[in-house]
Amino acid sequence: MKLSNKGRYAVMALADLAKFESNKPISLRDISLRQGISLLYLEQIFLKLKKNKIVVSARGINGGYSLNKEANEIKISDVLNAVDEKVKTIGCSKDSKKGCNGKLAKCITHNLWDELELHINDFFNKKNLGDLIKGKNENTI
Amino acid sequence: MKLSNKGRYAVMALADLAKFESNKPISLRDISLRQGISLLYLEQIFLKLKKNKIVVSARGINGGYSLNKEANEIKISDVLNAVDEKVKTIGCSKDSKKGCNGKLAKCITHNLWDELELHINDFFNKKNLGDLIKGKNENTI
DNA sequence: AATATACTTGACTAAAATAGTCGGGTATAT
DNA sequence: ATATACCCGACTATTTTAGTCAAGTATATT
Repeated sequence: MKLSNKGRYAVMALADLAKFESNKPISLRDISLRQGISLLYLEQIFLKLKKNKIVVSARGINGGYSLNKEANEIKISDVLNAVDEKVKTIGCSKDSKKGCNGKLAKCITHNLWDELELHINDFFNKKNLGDLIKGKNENTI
Repeated sequence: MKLSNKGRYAVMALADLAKFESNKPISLRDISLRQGISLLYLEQIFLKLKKNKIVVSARGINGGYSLNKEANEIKISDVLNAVDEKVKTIGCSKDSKKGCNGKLAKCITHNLWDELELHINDFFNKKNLGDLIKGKNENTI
C-alpha cells in the first residue's frame, strides 16, 4: 500500500513554482535542477497540469510555466487529480447496484474503505499550495 | 494511487471468521466460498496472520482457523501490518538525517505526506474487527 | 491402519501500475 | 537564423500485486 511518486513530484514542482514565482515564467530545466526530478518526467507531468489549467505555459526562449491562480487557491487535491492520482481505496465494485467480489451484496469492509477514501480526499481538499510554502525554511528544498 | 487488495482480503476474511465464529475452527474453504476469494490466496494470507498471532490454526479434518483474540481487540492496523500492508506515503528517504531526491534537505512536501500517513494510520488504529461486524446486516456478505 | 481433509511452505508466474526515456516535433525571444 | 523550451505520443524497464503450483505435514474419522 504505497502512494505513488508522480503526485508528489507534481506537488513539489508546483511548490517550487510558487516559491520562486516572479513576473517571468520558470523553466522546467530550473525546476528539474532544483528539485532533482528528471526533466523529461517533469514535461509529462506539466502537460497534464496545463491541460487542467493549474499552470500556464510560455514558449520559446525565456519561456516556462507560471501558476494559473494564487498558490493558496490551488488545492492539493486539484493537483493530484490533474495528474491522475485519484485515491482509490477499493478494488470491489464502486457501482452501488452491484456487490463486491462477484457477489450480490456489498462486502463487509466496503464502508471501511469508503470512509478512508473520504478521509484522505478531505485531507487533500483542505490543504493548498500556499500552506506548503508558508512553512518554508532553510531546511527545505 | 491505489490501496491494494491483499489487506482488504485479510480484513474480509477475518471479519468472516468473527461473524461465523463458534467453538469450532473455520476452514479456509468455507471462507473462500462465502467471500469469493481464491483459496490458494487465502492460504498465503493466513500464514502471515498466523505468524503475527492474529489467528490460531487447527490441522486435519475439521481443522481451520480461529481468532486469537476477541474481535474488538483486533485493530485493523494489526491486520494490515500482519500482511505487510503498511501505508507508505513517501518515496523520499524516511531517514531524517538524509534529504529527499538525493538532495541534502527535506523536500517541501515531506511533512505533507508524513501528516497524511499519520492520518491514515490513526484511522486504522481506531477501528477494530468488532466495529465491522457490529454493523452487519442482510445487505452485507 | 487408511484416508480424506485442511493447514504449511516456498517458489513460481502473470498482470498491472509506475517511473522514466526517446524521438521528433512547434513556437518564440533574441 | 538559432537556441531555448514547451509539446506530444509512443515506448521500455522496473516494481508491485495478485494469484497459482507443487509437494508436503498433521490429525480426526472410519
